[in-house]
Amino acid sequence: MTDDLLADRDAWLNTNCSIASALEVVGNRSTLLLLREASFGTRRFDDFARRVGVSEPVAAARLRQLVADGLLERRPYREPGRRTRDEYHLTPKGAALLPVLTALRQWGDAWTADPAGPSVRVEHHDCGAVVHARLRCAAGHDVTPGDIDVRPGPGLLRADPAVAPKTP
Amino acid sequence: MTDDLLADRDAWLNTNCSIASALEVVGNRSTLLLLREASFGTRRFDDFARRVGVSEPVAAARLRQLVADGLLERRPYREPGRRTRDEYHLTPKGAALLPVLTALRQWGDAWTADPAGPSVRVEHHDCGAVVHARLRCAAGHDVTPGDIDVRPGPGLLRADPAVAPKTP
DNA sequence: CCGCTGACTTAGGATTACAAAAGTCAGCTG
DNA sequence: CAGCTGACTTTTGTAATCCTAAGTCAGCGG
Repeated sequence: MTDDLLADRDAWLNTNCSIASALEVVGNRSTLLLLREASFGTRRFDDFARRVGVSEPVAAARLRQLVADGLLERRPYREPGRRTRDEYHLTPKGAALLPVLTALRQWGDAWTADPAGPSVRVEHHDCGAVVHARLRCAAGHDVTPGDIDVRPGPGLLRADPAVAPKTP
Repeated sequence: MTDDLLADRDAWLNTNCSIASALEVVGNRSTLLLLREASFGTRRFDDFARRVGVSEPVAAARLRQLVADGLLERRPYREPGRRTRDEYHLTPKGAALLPVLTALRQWGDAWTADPAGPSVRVEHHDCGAVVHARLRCAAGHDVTPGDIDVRPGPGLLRADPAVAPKTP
């Protein structure tokens, strides 16, 4: 898919990789599963722990980190006859991970074949059709994995500054 | 985004979640970074280790697991005057993760703000426009994170079999 | 057949992730 | 103001993950 473009790939420093920095935040199993639950509408501590299948200490630590990272926010709520508590809501930053979760689910459905079919169906609210993550270019074309070129971007740090892409 | 639909979310067993099973395969940092490199065209052992920034034992273990899981395959190659060796190529199953990597990169670009901008630009080969991961429904509509309904799917295992979705 | 090289493996140790079980704590109810 | 409850925290212990440093090993070139 990409060959000679990457001949000097070693000159690109990986310290500035967006995938790596995204994985700093969501790069472990329980974090992504907690976000799955949040996107499904789960909001309370013990629901998160039980539905994700994780112990309470882990749920507490991960939720705290997700709040610190700005993917979830705590909001007070009050059930009648109960004390005030906080629930966890997705922020825009957290909701923006939905394409990642969707792409993962789609891949799991397609390749980790469970003969019974997917256990969850995500629908477009307006029309009821199934939602997928798709690759598309800014010109509006559908893109397949083989149709891609990778090039240095503006934020690239190069081992050799002389050949860095123009930064006006 | 989804409320009453999920009132009985606890009746859904999570043992059959596609996201969880996808994360069994790619749910750690180094695996996804190795796949990033593979999608950028890296094929040789020490290039993987160096570019991902991971030690040799870890690279060996992860690459072996990726081959066992069918995301990479080994192919013999021979440089003139050198012995035959194997390189690692993406299989269709591995290449199918490109939407996941793209969605992650896009999120990292948008939210883990590096003021210099993204370090990599992924272009559509045919037209040069930037490639994004987008949510779209089967009817062709663009979908935003707020436009989504989650429903039980055909493969759902329920705590109460009486209310399981029809499985003909 | 000796040495070089790329691709690993082995050994040892640090760090992180996780579970189970028990304890804490705030504040509403009675 | 005692008890209950949801939401944690603490403790203890195990397993996974990762690092560095030092081997091993196959086979081609000399």
